[in-house]
Amino acid sequence: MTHSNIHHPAAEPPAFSGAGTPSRRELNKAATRSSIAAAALDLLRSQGSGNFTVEDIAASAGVSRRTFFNYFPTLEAALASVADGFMDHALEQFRLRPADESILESAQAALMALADPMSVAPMAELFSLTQDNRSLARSELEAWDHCTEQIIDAARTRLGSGVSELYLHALAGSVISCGKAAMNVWFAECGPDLSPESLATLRQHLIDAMGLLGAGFAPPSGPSHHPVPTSAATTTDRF
Amino acid sequence: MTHSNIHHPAAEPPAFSGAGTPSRRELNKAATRSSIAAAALDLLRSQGSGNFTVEDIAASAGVSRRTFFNYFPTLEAALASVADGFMDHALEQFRLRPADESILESAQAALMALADPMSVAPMAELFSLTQDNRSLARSELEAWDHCTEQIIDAARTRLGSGVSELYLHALAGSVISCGKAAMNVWFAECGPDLSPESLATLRQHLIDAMGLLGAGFAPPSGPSHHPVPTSAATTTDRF
DNA sequence: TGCAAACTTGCACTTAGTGTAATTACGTGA
DNA sequence: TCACGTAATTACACTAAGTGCAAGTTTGCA
Repeated sequence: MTHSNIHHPAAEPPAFSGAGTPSRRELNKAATRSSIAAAALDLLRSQGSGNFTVEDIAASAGVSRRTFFNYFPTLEAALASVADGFMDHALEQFRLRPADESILESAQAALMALADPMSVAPMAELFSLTQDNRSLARSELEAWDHCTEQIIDAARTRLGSGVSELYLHALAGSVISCGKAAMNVWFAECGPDLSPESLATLRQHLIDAMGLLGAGFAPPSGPSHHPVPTSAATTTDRF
Repeated sequence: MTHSNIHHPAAEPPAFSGAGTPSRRELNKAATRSSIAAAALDLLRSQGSGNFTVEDIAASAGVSRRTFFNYFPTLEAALASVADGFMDHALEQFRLRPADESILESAQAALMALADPMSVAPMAELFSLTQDNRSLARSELEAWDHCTEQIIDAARTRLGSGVSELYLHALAGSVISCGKAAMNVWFAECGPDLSPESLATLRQHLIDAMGLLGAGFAPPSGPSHHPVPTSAATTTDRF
């Protein structure tokens, strides 16, 4: 998500945070930012959601309360930055796909790249830690929504401006919904388990969900629960 | 959404708020509740989002600040109750559909029922008033999400517990996404305009979105902008 | 080295949200 | 219609979120 409304610190000069010149100042800011986020995540782990304050985070990150708010608009935002990283990564993958590929295929490929331990781990943890907290869940929804918008933009660019906005919005929204569905179902089944088998399940769910979408959710003839353990056959054909 | 965690007022005795005995007390509560919501909406209209406080709402509704919080957990929730009403209505329509109809068809029919002035008006207004406000937008996302969950439940009931959870989640999520897409695009095109033509556009968008979904978003061969004004032909076939 | 801009901090202030206990209004049974 | 119990409203006090402002400190650059 990369919250663009940092107050004092986010100066205008470097404006584009592209890979130009990561000046000393920018490095410091990035370090501070991630140390705050890390502190927040630590506290979430150790205290449980809702049992610590912004002041705690700031103290634990070695900055003042005020500085915390210079970097993140809310406590949730600090935690959401984890999810943001996850989704930014996915978006990046998406944009890297060849332009002549179908959106659905690109999306599947992009989501696929996320089903490796390094990427999902923080997200999965956030998921589990977040479950019982209302406003954290909200932030997560926001992250998905932001992601949808990015996909709309990317798809519009790719398909040219001739496509209807409705098509773009509906498609992007559905794709994201399916990604979300896959993750939710996966998490419900496997919890925070990151074993290879668990990740294989996640991957399979992502594939299946995109398959369903590409097939217009035809008949509920789908696998009657987990696909029979002989997985990996139920899928990719079509679209 | 029908927030179920009202603090003091929501007593246990009547428990099920079904159409049993709307006792005097319950009527009073309902009245208070909606007068608070109305006051909130009025202030949103007159002051613009972010320019009034809970205290203002309470004063304007003739209750104490504390009573406000007895009815709604946050300021946003008071406004969201409008969206909740809208969506509850949609859900109700959905559940009324014959059980042997496809989910997509039911969803379309249910959404259809909302494209009449009485139902959309408040929602459309909320939409326009809400546009620039971060936390109100969040509440709206939450409302959609809640709606998704309801659809999952309804669909699970309808399709029997044999269907995979992934199917249910992906389908429900996509349906809602398409509904959301239709409303967003409609609003972007027509603003808070509630004229018959505008509503016809909304209806058409809902139909089109569901059509796209049922067709697996086949090729971007869709209408290249508003469907040519000879609308109402681009659609419903398929699924 | 020295200066300007960027970053951090402390402080003061408004508002959100919650617990609690006192007060008032309502519904019921006699 | 009166009194009694319960549900709803309110006042009050308190914690924590979030923001503006005016210092201070650090960093980049000449």
